[in-house]
Parts: sequence; structure tokens; C-alpha cells
Amino acid sequence: MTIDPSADRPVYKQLADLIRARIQSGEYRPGQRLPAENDFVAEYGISRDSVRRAMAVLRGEGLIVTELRGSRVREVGEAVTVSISPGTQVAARMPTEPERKQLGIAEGVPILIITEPDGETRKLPADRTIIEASKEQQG
Amino acid sequence: MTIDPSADRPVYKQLADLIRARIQSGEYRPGQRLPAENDFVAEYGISRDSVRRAMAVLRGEGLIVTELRGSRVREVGEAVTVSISPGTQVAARMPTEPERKQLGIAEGVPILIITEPDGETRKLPADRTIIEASKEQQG
DNA sequence: GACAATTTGTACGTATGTATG
DNA sequence: TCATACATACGTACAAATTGT
Repeated sequence: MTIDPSADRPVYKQLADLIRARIQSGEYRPGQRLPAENDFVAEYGISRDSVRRAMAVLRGEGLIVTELRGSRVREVGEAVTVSISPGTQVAARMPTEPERKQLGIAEGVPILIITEPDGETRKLPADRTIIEASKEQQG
Repeated sequence: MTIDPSADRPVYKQLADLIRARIQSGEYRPGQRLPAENDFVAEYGISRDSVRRAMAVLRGEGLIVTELRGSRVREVGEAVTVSISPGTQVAARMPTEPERKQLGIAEGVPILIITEPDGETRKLPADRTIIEASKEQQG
């Protein structure tokens, strides 16, 4: 697949599509290191700016994580199942940056907000949490 | 409050903090139009690049929406409560761009993924959905 | 309808900083 | 020490869509 600068779709979205497809097809596997930004620059003849935008899109989707040594496909960690009893509510949203740091959550990962019938709330990282409705009272 | 280019915290994060604080304090209210990018450029003597990065942070947090005519504070729409019966699981993640367009979801909004005991799944926009655990069978 | 102004979107460039190997 | 690679931040230019004249 290639990138067409004259196409309707922006260059950076074309690159994001391309990398996303490679992740979803398994060509880039969880934990695997992506090529460096400059590799994409050289391969497709586009600016580093466009490559970085594409990476930002994929980070925002939670598909990759970027560190100083490069980007890699996110590995889905073990998820803990949290049982909730009848009457408990669950919502989700993106954390603000302070929340993200405080809760130790990666970029592109939402938080689940659990509100018990008594008003108590908990915030949990969505990439490590599965909610399951239970019949009986439980934590 | 002002912005210090020589501070440890990047300029764009300082601006994001500043605007976030104004939103959370109510100085910028839901639905209200934010100043244009160039207004921040002029007010703080920073580049448009930095302003746009700050906006991207806030969009990613779901706090603002940006259209061609400007950015505004997101209005939290009416949320529908979805009851789930025992055994049903709930997860959340960010949608990919195709999912986002297909489901008509704004940037910075996660999706809730509901998996029924029979394996059926539903994807719902997290900004318009509250999950509630019920005692009995229900949709 | 035509035209200009406003505002965001995209895309290129350069330079410097910081952390890793 | 040096090379690599990402992060930040400045600049420019033009495109596209909306709004107002």
C-alpha cells in the first residue's frame, strides 16, 4: 500500500490507516517495535510532521505506546474482572492529564467510573478492567 | 496566570492546564466558544503550534470539541441508562477512527462494549450512556 | 451570487533538548 | 563521546469551510 499526497484523505491519516491495518492484521504484533519515525519519512517521502501526527492518532486510539526509544504495539495486559451488584452504575470517559498521572494510566486509555448505590465511586483503568454484573452483593 | 517558556513543563501543557482550569472553574461554560487559536498566540506570545497542541490535549480528554469555526466546551448531552442483567460484561476503550465515524462519536469519547452472556456485543458511546446493573433480565 | 474575512486543517522546514545505547 | 530517536517549539504557506458584507 502506498500514500497519495494528492488524495482527499490527509497524508497523516493515510499513514495511520496503513499502520492500523498492519496492527489489526497481525503484521505488527503486540509488543513489537514499530519502525522509527524517520523510517516512515524515508519510505513514503513524507515529512516527519505527518508521521508524528499519524502516531498521535494511533496513540489516541490506544493501539500503540510511544517511548523515547520508539513506538510499539500496545500489549493488552491482564484484565481484572470487577463484579458489581444490582443498582451500581458504570460510566466511562477519558481522564484528564492529572488523573492519568495520578492513576498511572497510559495515553489513549479511558477510565471506568463505578458508582455504588451508596454514592461511593471508584475510578479504574479501562485497559485492565472488565465489569461483570453479579446477582448478589459484592465488591 | 501566565506561561513560562523556561519552566520544566512544556508550553503547550501549561496552556492546556490553564484552559482546563478555566473550564473546570466554570469560567468557560459548556457550549461556550473558546478564543480563537490566534487569540492565544497573541495573548501569550507563543506559537500557533503550541496552541494547537494544547487544544489537541483537551480534545483528547473530551473537554472541548473543535469545529471549523472554532472550539467550544463540550456540552454533556443526555445520557441513556442501559440496564444489564447478571452475567453481562462491560469493557471500555477508545474507538478507532473508522469506528468513530461509523458510530457517530466525537473525538475524545470512549466506547462502552457490552457483552451479553450469549456472546452478543453492543458498542455504545460513553458520553451518552450509563450502565446500571439490574437484578432481573433486561435489555 | 460574489467576495472578503475568519478560523481551523494540513504540511512542509528548521532548531534544540533529552534520554538511551 | 557519539549516534539514534523522540519531544518541543518556533517559522512559513496554502487549503477548506463558514460567516458576514
